[in-house]
Amino acid sequence: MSVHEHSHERDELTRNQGLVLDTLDDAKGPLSAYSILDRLRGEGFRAPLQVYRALDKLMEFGLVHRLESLNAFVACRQDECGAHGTIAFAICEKCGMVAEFTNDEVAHLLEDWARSEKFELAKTTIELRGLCEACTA
Amino acid sequence: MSVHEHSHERDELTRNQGLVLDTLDDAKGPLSAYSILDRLRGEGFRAPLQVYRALDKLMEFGLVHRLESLNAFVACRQDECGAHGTIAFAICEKCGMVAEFTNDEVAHLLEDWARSEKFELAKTTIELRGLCEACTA
DNA sequence: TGCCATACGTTATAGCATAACACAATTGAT
DNA sequence: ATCAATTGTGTTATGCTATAACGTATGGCA
Repeated sequence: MSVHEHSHERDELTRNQGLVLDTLDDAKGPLSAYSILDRLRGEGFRAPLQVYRALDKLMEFGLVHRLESLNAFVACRQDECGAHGTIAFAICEKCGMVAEFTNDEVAHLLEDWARSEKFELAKTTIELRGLCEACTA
Repeated sequence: MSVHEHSHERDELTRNQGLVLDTLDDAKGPLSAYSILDRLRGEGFRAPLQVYRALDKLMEFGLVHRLESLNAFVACRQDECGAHGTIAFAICEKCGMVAEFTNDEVAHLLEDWARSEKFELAKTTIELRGLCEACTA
């Protein structure tokens, strides 16, 4: 039983979207679009656009996130995917682990800044790079 | 008189580093490495690595920042460049304007999270995407 | 049934970044 | 002054990331 049964039901996804989401769900860490492509060649994928188009939709649904500092993608690991405006990531530069977390206080502070500057906020990216607990030892 | 007279003196930079920094200083907004390259062909630049190597050093000195969500670079506009651990950016998706700001409270909250998770924080990326005041009108 | 919106498949191309190698300039200790 | 180590440079080649532009297929719905 996957994490993604709730917000968008599995069967609302197209075949390509489902395959891409499964691939990300199965992966231990983030994947680049091209490595998703390679893992799906057996399913008939042949071109990057098949992956990118599915990813665009999955991100729109809030089921997948893009890690900007990595040019890679992860399946959302949170309950209530897509319910959160702002999600932060901690990325281990040694083992590739990605932790996903929310912090409403941070989100509000940034929203306050935006409001004070009359900046119409569409999306917030927060990415922490460093070493996870296991890798510092 | 440039913003960059203080932390690293201009003459501590190599010719290539100085040219790249000047280009970014003169630019209104962020530039990709390749557009920096094109602007410096007249100065003898011929290959991307000449730009990337200079950028790496300038980022190390804190004189230039990389915008992860744009794959582009900006000259630091703050006083005391490089003195700040965490800088946030607001990027207008219409006009390309970039505002650079710091918020110690946000930085501390993220540091607190890292500490509580025993995550050894090396670098924090915060990027706000949206529309600037001028472009919402 | 016919229309419209969305998804799909394919080819080609554009844009971003680094590997690997050779050479030059600088520093700095002996 | 010399040698060695480090840092910066120039160059070629290559790899990774992303999208444009075209046409076809599919599904919902008036």
